Amino acid sequence: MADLARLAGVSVPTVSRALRNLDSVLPETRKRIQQLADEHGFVANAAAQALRGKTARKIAIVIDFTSAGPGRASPDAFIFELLSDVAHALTIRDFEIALCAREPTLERYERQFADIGASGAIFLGQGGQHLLLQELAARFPIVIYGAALPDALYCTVGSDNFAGGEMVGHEIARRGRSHVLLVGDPETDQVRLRFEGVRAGLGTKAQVEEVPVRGFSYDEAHVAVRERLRGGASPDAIFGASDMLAMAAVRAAKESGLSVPDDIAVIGYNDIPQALAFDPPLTTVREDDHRAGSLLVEKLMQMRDGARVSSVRLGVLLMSRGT
Amino acid sequence: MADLARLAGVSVPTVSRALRNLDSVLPETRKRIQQLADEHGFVANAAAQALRGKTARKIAIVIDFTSAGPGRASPDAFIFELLSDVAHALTIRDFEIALCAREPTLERYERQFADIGASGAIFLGQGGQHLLLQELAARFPIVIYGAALPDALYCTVGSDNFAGGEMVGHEIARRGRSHVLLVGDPETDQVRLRFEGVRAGLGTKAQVEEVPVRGFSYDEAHVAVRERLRGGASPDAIFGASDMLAMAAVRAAKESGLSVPDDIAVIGYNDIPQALAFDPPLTTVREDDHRAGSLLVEKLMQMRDGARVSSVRLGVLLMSRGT
DNA sequence: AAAAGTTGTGCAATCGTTATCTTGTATGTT
DNA sequence: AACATACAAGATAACGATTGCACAACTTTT
Repeated sequence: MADLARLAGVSVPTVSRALRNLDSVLPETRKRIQQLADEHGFVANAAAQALRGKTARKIAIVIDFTSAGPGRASPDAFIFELLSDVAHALTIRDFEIALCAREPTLERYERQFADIGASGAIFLGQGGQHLLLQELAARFPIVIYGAALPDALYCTVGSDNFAGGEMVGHEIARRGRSHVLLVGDPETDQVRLRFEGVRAGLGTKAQVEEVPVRGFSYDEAHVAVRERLRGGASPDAIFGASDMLAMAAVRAAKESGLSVPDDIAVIGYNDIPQALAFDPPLTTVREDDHRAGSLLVEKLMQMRDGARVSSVRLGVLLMSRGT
Repeated sequence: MADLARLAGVSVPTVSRALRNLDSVLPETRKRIQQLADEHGFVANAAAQALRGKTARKIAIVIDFTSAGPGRASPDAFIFELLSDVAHALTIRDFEIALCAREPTLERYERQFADIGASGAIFLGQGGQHLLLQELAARFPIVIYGAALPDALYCTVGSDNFAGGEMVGHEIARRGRSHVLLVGDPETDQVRLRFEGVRAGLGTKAQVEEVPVRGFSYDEAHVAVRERLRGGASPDAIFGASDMLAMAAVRAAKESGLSVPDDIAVIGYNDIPQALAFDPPLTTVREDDHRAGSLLVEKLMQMRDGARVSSVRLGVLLMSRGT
């Protein structure tokens, strides 16, 4: 930048101001400097800018990769649908995207965001860090895709998990089924709400059993459901907290000689593209990920501008298909 | 870092040296400082390190989101598997990750990488930019997941697409089928190689038809294959250039009253998790995405260190399953 | 016992950019 | 003509870490 300043016959700060289009520089000088910068392919050093504390057009996206590693499961497929939508919404707004992993403490998050110079963060899933996020939200602009917890101080965007669960419960009841397996990680806030919804939708007569699975692991769900079916349980319906879990349940049911949906109904959640490709097409609860993605970004933008924003619960739709 | 120095009763430079494990610090002091840093969740400011040391620990990951938008298709599911692996490999090496969209020109890429201060880039797919990448590689450290093109000057990691295709060809021939539909985007380098492999594996007697589809769109493939089947073509095997395309083909075949695999065999590529969940389980070519992910990162690290690196073609495996 | 080597630590300068303060000049007011 | 006001641009001091060099405290050698 010093070279550029010499070339333009001005001081370094002036070049800095000119490149950032501040109106404290004579328009004609500004233009001259910008043109010079273009010619010489000059780009301001990002590290220095970050160090100096420039309010960057950069957003951190936090995904839980902790389960990742050799022989591990990737995050649930739906997260990637969402990532793709959020990334698109940020890109067209000319924001940089920093992909971050889940951190264990408040300090680590703060430090990391400061480090990379992000001016906001989008969490794709609470990852069971509700309390931590409560505190973080007070100090840094964040929006979270996930469950709308009643005491949340942070802004969430997500489907109405309880209502979605309720629809599933009604559907199962409507089909005259009454012995239900709930497959998923009960420690995940969204999943817990969905389960509660299903119970509420079913009413009190139904018999409900949970099949706990860590995270959204297809393999684990597959094994767990198979064991449960072999273990004498004879449910006539299964709810998978995500489509992948539901697919695992279908597989386990078929291996146990059950026919889907005649002997046993299976319903998933999210309506990922593969749900329709499944055979028979998976009955599932559709979430509008496109809308969720752009809303997450929109909310964060408002927050950056200092506005107070409220959480959004998006409507859901039961797609009754083949299972 | 100043706080830490005060806490440890040493100077700032000593803390810096201790955290980087330099042996110029008394091992016992070093340990004490590291422990203190851990307790307080201290992480050195990356921007400052980059500024002083000129070695930014930041890598750009380029994904083609251009097709993204309302009512659009996301990138192929396999790309996300890969992203997850690459992100994991970078995170454990303590690198920052910047997610970037595909750009149309060389200058735009250079500008963007300089802008965000990345010290290398990983492309998840060539995206048909072979020539552009040739030039870019000469000026900036990049590795590419994709096809190993014979004249490539850049470093690629990917499956042996031709060999994978050949296996598919052999399998189809082994099953006594001879009229094959090739579904996929022939302008994608990897897909082109797979198609060539299939033709080679089939031999000259077989009748082969291409069903061109832009990108990896499930819907487009579904419609295209259905139209083709209705249009009088009566193939007895279909190769989908990705698992999602194969699933679309299965759907189309069933809708046309064909039974899979008796009337028509369907084979995919990638072995995404959903392939096994599919019913019947999808016959497909397995790529080792975990290994590809860590190799991509490894190669880039070597390149950053100034080493010359060669491309890698990973072996593939035909998973003959239900289709 | 003095000189020479080792070793661990502190000091000060540095990376490139930007916020703040200051200076100088042109413009407008009385 | 004298003074206040606006405005553009320069000077300076951070931001948080790293690095060469100097220095002190010990060991070892002669």
